[in-house]
Amino acid sequence: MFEFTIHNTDNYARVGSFKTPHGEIITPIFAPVGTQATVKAVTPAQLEELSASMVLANTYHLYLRPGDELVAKLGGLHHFMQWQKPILTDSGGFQVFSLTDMRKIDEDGVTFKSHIDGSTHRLTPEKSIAIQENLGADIIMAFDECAPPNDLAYSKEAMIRTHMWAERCIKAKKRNDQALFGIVQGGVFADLREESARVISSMGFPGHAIGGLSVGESKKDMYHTIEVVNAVLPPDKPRYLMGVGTFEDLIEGVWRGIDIFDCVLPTRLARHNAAMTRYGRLNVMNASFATDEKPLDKECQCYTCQHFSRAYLRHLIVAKEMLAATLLSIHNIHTLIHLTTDMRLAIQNKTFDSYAKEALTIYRSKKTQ
RNA sequence: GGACGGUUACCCAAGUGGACAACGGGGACUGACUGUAAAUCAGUUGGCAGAGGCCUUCGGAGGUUCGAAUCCUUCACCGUCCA
Repeated sequence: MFEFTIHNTDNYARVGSFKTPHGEIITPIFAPVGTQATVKAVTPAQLEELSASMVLANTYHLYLRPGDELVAKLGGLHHFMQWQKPILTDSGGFQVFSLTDMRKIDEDGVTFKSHIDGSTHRLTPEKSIAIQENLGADIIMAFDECAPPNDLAYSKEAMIRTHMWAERCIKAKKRNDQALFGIVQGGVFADLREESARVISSMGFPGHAIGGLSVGESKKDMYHTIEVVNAVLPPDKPRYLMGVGTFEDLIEGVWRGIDIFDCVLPTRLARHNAAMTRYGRLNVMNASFATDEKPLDKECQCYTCQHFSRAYLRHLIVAKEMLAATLLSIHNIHTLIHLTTDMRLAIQNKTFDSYAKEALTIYRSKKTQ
């Protein structure tokens, strides 16, 4: 269990597999995010049809509502949300960043004011692990502190706390049917990132994550940070780039040796009326699509593109019909998952370099059909 | 035939002498979104320069005034009531 096997490599890019109690995941993988035990606007059946092989859920949100103990009583997260493939839960560390106005950090943990009703809640490494054990995901994450990326002093503090908390997470962990991943922090600062990668990878985690990226830093800083961290992280464990996301970032990430991605982007953009495609983003609400009979992407094999025109999708959006969010989510998730399968093929064929260059050129040209 | 009330930008609707190119809402248009407080948020919506600026607008015409969407006259249309 939780063995990572590398099947192919092409420079830094790799194809691997990781065994979990709910099946094997093949990497590179993109995992859609279902914070509240649902990938918004998409049914589990639709996710299956999209060949999604793992989804995320969130510790903080499910602890507040409906409560992790209730989920445990109801048979665990897989049964509760009717998803029988692997699940990864985030630890609540991201909420330290995203709910910054409603929490106080100390050395021991974080005190949150609930965004739902204002009540006070305490999250510590031990508590985060206990919640994640109640939820019962296949992969659980160390409780970390995701910090703003460009503040050196703060990044260092947050990194040190993250390391202390990582140790405590390991000690707190009781179940052995869940893989606990450690998280590297350190902002955009190469020396911090190197140190963090060294410390975290010395703790014996079965997988490692890079946190604190795609939170406002430049692309250049993000890509460079990935290189710095991956140079230190052991190659025989899966590498998870948390919260990434865009078509090009997936390519850039795999190129640098990333195996696992997750992101809210495909589902959020869908609800915000945008389509992610090989050739850039389409704001489907644009007036120019009103009479456009073409699919979002003529080469796309997803359900949405196989059946519906841009004009119809735009109509659904303008009429505020909720099917718009579903059809666009299906397309966007398909785009990213299909990209990962393409990248796997290219790695197996040892053509990843040229594949990546061509895909990025098409993407950055933003030439729609 | 008479008495009131009304006519404001794409729509609804505020504004009753100067701070009005005109509140607000809808609609329309455009952009943003990366481990989800996000079916959200931001900008534009008379024309032209596109910062201060200039020009044309508040049913039509005429008038009062230094100055009018706002006051007066008249015409047109809509509504309610009385014959």
